[in-house]
Amino acid sequence: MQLSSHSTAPQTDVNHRILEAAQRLFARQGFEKTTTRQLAEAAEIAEGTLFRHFENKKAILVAVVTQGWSEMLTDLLTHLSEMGSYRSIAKLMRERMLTLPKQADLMRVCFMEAQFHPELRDRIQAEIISKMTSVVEAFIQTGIERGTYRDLNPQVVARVFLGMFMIAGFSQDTLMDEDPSPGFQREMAETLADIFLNGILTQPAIQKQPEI
Amino acid sequence: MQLSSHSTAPQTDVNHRILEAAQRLFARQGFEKTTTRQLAEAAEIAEGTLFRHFENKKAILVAVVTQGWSEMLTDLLTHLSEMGSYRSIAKLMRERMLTLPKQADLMRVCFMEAQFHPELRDRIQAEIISKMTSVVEAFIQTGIERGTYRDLNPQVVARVFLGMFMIAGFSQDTLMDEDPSPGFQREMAETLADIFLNGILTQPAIQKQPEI
Amino acid sequence: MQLSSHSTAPQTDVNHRILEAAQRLFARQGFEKTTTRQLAEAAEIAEGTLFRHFENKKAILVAVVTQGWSEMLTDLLTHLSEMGSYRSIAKLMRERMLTLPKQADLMRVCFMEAQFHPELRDRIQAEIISKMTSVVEAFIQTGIERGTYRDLNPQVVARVFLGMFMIAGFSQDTLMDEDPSPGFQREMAETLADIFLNGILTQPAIQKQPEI
Amino acid sequence: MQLSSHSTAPQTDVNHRILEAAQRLFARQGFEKTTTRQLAEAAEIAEGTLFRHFENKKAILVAVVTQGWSEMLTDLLTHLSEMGSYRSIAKLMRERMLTLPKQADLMRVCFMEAQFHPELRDRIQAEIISKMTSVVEAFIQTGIERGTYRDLNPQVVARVFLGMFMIAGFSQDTLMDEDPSPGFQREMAETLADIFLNGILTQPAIQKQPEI
DNA sequence: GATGAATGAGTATTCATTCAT
DNA sequence: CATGAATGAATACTCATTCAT
Repeated sequence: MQLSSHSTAPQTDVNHRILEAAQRLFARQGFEKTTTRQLAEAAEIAEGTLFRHFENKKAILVAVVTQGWSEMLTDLLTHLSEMGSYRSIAKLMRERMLTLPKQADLMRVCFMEAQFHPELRDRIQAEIISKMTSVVEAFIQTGIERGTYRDLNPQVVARVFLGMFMIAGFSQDTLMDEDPSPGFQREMAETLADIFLNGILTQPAIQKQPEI
Repeated sequence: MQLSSHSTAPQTDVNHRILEAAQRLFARQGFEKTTTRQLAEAAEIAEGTLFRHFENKKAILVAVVTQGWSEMLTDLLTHLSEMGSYRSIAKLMRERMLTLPKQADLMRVCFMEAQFHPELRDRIQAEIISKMTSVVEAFIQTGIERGTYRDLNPQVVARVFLGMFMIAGFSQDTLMDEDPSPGFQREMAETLADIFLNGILTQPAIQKQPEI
Repeated sequence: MQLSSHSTAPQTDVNHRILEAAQRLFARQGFEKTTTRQLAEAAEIAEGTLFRHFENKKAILVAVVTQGWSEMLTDLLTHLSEMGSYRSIAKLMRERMLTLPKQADLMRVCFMEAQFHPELRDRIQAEIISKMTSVVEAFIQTGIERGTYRDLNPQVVARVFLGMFMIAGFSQDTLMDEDPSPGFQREMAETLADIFLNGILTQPAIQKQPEI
Repeated sequence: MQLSSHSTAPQTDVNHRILEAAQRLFARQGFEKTTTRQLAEAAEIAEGTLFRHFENKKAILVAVVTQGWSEMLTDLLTHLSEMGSYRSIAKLMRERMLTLPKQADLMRVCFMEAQFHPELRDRIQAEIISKMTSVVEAFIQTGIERGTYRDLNPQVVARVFLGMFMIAGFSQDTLMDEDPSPGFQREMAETLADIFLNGILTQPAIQKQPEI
């Protein structure tokens, strides 16, 4: 590990620095308005070096986005598989939503640019969204079969579930009038989860946050 | 009408053609990637003419977005005020969501670009979002007071309500794996409305679409 | 006169207003940086009207400049012919230099733009400068013959004489460090005239301003 | 020299080529009418390269002008300090004026553009003109104290002195009717110097060019 | 492999000029 | 004749990409 780092680490390191810089800058200013010069400066490398690591600017975008989604996918799967009760899905949502701001940057990049870069969108949909939805779909399906969830189309519910995270993500900067205080942010996440859970349960848990 | 169009029509007409072209192009390719040359071609005018009608490229964006949102706001207020029962809010959502694709272009433009143009975001939030949320908020508040809706924070619920439209809007091109068939689209809208309604009602209407 | 003014006066009036505006604007901002829109606004006419009175923008420049020089030429000739003593040439210079600021705008336009518009320069030189120099030349020549002026080449002295006005004209905005107070301005004009006179007289009038 | 040029020369070289091209083109066509494309072509570089070396087109102007004036200032100071007799100032003028055509381009650029670019004018006045005038002023002052020069305001005389160079510079293309033969040019310089000297001396040296 | 100077196609914007009204 | 909306060529400047060192 330490020995091999001589040759591989710098490689990986530079790559990593580029992606980190890119995620930050793309989120802040959008893909088009971020220049390769800025990217290079932020990653503390020369402008030309960018093109030794990525074929072109768009390749950096693709890398940033797919990498980020992969993390989200893994994260979601891990937590979903660890979940005991089907009624605790609200808890999962609440937690994920509150850790979301870290990834909100990425989501924004993703939704923004996916619109305009077909190959990026296709890739995200093929590699990530479809996997996510099918995992969530299976989860919902089981809940329905057990009689915990109402008899809705699991495909659709899965998408609504994922959509909820979008709301949470975007609500910060677009849906809010200026002041997204942490308290309000938290309440938003909780209510969102609560409405969703009550919306799909056969025997609603009326009160907010009924389970830990 | 036809006679008086002599003097006023050209002005208005060109303005209108520019905005229409802009909405289409911005939605398709984003603001940055849309060139003024394309804009002019699409509006069938000379490039220079753009700048007789709008000071800037960005002024076109602002015009497109605020005009579009205004229409949405009016539309929402009209339908909300016409609504008889508080349980029919799902119906409103379904209908609005299905007529949404027409305005989906606009929404996309809006959410995309608002991120990067503070003055645009401020304007949207001040003129539109805050009005929308406060109207919806009042509506929810009344529902809660009448005991129809659960005792949730109306501010938050209003935002969730508006967020639902976002999901519907974006689900088409981002959340879907390729095939947003009209049938699926419709089911998405219905389920979204259904989950939301059941999520907030005190006495859930369990079955989907219980009222026309 | 009054009757005919119906048709001719407006013509002349508009023409005059254009030239006045042009002189002011060209002097202030230069020819290139003055737009036809500004010209039209300043003359209080429509932009298109400019081109009914002048074939193009440069024609306005040519008109401004030749008209202005003509006035200067006339002015110079009048005063030169009225001059009694050859020793009072300094008086002429002083007076002309002090009334110069009015025409400084024009001079600036002239010297600036003549550089870059050969046809303008040729015209000025043919119609104005050569006339001016030959008139002054004759005057100097006579002074020399009478023994009042030193035996210098009258051609050259004439040009030096005219050049002195340039110094006076430009000294205001270019040769001065910020503060061309009227007092200093006046002293400049007087000293300039004084040095010139003493420089060409056979029997110098040593003291400054020896004659009224 | 040849070896070390590897790393430093290109930088300096390109910069130098740009300034040289700029001086030539600005003088010939003026600042506004010179396009960056022309500038690049004349300097034999790509248009974009201009902007790696200068922030703006105007920055090129400023560089051209200040560099040129600095050379003139140095030149003047050198010769002034080397001067033995106060009566030989005419000699200095004659010499400087005849080597002037080389710098006439620059002077023209300078006087033209200083009119319209306040920051340029301020810079020239602060860094160059005021230094020049104060040096010349001191020289004149001494001449007056020694009784060689007449008792005139040294500040003003200094400006007249510098203005004389302007006449010489501009006389070539503006004050002359077409034919500035070298002979005439030389006579102009000599007469100018002669008139100035006789104009300020207490005991005039009547004949032209009385000292070497 | 890393660098960063050079590139030149591409951008938003301006403006003299035209021409239908 | 006057108007001013429309024009489109031309402009300064940007930036992803290349390549000699």
